[in-house]
Amino acid sequence: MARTAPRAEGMSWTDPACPVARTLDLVGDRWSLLIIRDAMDGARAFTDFQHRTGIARNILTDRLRRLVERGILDRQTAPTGRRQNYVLTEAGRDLFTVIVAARQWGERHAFAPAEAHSVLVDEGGLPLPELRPTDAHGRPVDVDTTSVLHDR
Amino acid sequence: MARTAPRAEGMSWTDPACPVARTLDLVGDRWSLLIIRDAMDGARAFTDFQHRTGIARNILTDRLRRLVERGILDRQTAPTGRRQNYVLTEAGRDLFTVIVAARQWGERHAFAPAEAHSVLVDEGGLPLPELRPTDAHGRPVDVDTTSVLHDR
DNA sequence: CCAATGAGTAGCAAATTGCAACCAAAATGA
DNA sequence: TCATTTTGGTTGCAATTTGCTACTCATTGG
Repeated sequence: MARTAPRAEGMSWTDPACPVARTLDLVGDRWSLLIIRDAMDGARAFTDFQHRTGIARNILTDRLRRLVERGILDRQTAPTGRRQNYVLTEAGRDLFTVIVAARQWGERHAFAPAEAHSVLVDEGGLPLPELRPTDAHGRPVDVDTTSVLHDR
Repeated sequence: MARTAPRAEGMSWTDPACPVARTLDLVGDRWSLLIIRDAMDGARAFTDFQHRTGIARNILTDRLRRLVERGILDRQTAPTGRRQNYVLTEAGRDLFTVIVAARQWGERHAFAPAEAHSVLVDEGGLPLPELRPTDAHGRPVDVDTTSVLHDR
């Protein structure tokens, strides 16, 4: 499978050398990651996404089109007539880690101690342990034990 | 350190029970995560952020105020006069994992094979290994070996 | 003293979002 | 069979958000 830059014709990057900025240019708007979250949770049809997110339909049309254009969703017309299915591509499925990181941060910092929230569990029904960035030798790292090399 | 819900008065959640949605409500706009990225990379003053991101100054004023309000940045007036320093709170520093996940996805999917980009390295100068969600026993998981429990 | 810098505001234009109404093809159901 | 609902949109318009340019006003630095 040949890898191409997913940038659509005419699009320009906010900060071309930064992978964080490119990711945000691709999926960093208010709705895209919620659409992707729902796709990971089984949504396929236009109306699935509409009902789960509550997004306006013209905006949903536009976001689905853009996510297809950018290689994150694949649009499949069901053999029987007119129903469209939007399914995650490999790149889309790979956003799993980003969604998990966002979910875990939200659990830690966006809920009061007693508030209920949905939980992501493995096949045994147990919650996933927390993601933890490590260095090349497996030791935990954080903001002040890492740095960004701005050249190559 | 008492934990409070960071929601400012009058704000309402897109999807109150979903930690992903709450995280996006707090930092999911076009600029906030780039501001946080720059804070992690040493930016402190208003103009640091303005030059690194290229954001409009009135929007930057607004985003910094919101991030302070939401407990992600702390605003410190330097003892000497007018200079303000914006530094990450503990919750802000904890977004490191989210930024790393976004960065690594971008590296994998938003660059053509030959394109150069900045790199995040540990104290030894080696690139961080890829984050990998696992189940409760340390086995790798992905979209189809996990599920979201929508109750509690 | 005078210029430059830091941290904003204010006013307005352009772009993006959201709402409500409309539409046509296909599936459903009485 | 034939009306109704569902699906996947489009269109027009209003409200909101963004970005640009020009202004402040208080320090610093020389």
